[in-house]
Amino acid sequence: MSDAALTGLASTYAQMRAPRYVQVASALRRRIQEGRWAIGDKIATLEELENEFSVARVTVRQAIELLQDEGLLKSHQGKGTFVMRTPENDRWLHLATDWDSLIELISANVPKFLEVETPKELHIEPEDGRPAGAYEFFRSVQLNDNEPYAVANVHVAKHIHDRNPAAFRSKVALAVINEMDDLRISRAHQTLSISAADVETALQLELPLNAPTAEAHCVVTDADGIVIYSGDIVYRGDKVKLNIELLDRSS
Amino acid sequence: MSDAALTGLASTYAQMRAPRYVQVASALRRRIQEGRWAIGDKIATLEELENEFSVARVTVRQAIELLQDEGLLKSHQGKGTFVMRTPENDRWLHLATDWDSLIELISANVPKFLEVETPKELHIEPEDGRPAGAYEFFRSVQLNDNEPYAVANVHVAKHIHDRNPAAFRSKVALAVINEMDDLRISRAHQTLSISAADVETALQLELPLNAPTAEAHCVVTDADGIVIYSGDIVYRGDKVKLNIELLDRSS
DNA sequence: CTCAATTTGTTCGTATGTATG
DNA sequence: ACATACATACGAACAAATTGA
Repeated sequence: MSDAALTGLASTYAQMRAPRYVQVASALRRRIQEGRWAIGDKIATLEELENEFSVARVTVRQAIELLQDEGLLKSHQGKGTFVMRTPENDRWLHLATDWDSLIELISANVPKFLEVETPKELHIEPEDGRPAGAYEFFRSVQLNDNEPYAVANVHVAKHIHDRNPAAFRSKVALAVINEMDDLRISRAHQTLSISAADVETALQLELPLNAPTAEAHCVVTDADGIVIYSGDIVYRGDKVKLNIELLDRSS
Repeated sequence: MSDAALTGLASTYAQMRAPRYVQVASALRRRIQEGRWAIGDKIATLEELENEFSVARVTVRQAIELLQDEGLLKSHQGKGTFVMRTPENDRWLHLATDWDSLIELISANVPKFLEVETPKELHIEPEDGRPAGAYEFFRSVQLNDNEPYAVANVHVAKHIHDRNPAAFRSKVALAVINEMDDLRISRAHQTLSISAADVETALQLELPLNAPTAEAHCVVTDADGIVIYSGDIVYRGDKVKLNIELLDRSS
């Protein structure tokens, strides 16, 4: 997938028009998450909210109903609306910034391979390396606790794949490659960008359409500069966190 | 695309229910971007599309109308619908993964400082360091070509700020700190996560509500382990790219 | 205890947008 | 182009529960 292809819906923010009440709900949800309204607090009144957001009373009520269904709020006639709990925020997936932690991260996972009718095309940027003669294509969903958190579209050079076809059908491709001791990897490079879930991705990751995603494009080249692996992995944005040590003189 | 499949997209994220024709437009847009339909190509017929997505003919037409307005498609009666161009994608903002490139990245920018009525609260995690006695708070918008691409909410330790208050009101705080030669920085750490624009952010970044964003939380500590800088920077998701060199044995 | 103010709950009518056939 | 159905959104009015003076 080319640089451009990673964008997904980036240029289509204009099309993200969600219903008003969903937008209001989203704003309120964030306030709860940020602690602006703590658990037990009474939130702003319907009247205040309809003024602030310039929407009708019923629309605010629809938004609050959504959050009541999520268990975040509870309204009491004559008293007000109160915060019950905060939206849980579980960014357990710490994206890797070096090879070893990447391998560690993915080795734990058992991918669920999908049937592919229309393989994605492979695009190789000149700066990434030279293409191998042929590639095998795989698509898989990564699960954690039976919850999908990423979909991977992967190309593996055929001559690498043929060394152990069975492994590539049961394990994560990068883990298989990493275990080929005689294989010299010269470079592994990853670019990360932020996008929104399209219809297909939304279904696979059980996300709403246009939910934020992280798209990683990973390229591995061998000692001769041949691209032996090219993977596009789309992660749920709400599960991902990246730690970057900018500077550390403490040691 | 069955009704059940589309309505079953509820999740912990904001419920970004989009109209059918927007969803179809999304799918088509991505196909163009991925090169499945190249410029000049005739795309699938209305009939093929209404079958594939299980929507009415008019709905497909609405989707195509959206893309015609974007200039991506052009329909000709009796001939078909053709690709005019691909959605442009400009991820010029390469997020930094080390201190020097971070400084280089931000030094070029002239922030536009905003009046702040309600400063964000400062949260310091124990592992980040110990709090200074007092902090100054700034909020600014980062512009590029008169287009806002990030908002920063920054706390600077008061004793640092007081060494050069004027500088902190005109330049990016980290750049000012970096220029204090006698100041010993022991650690600079950044965490990056993916989120969706709330009302305030959407207005400041000229984005629709719930557009994907990258949220960077950056903490700088001095030689004594005191947090002298804590910044939350929210970037437009569509402008951001992160390059990660996982492994490089090529040198 | 009563009254008034506050706040959420409910309903009506109307208009527009979305989606189907 | 038309008829139909449902979702979204508004404004306004009124009802019901709670609170405090």
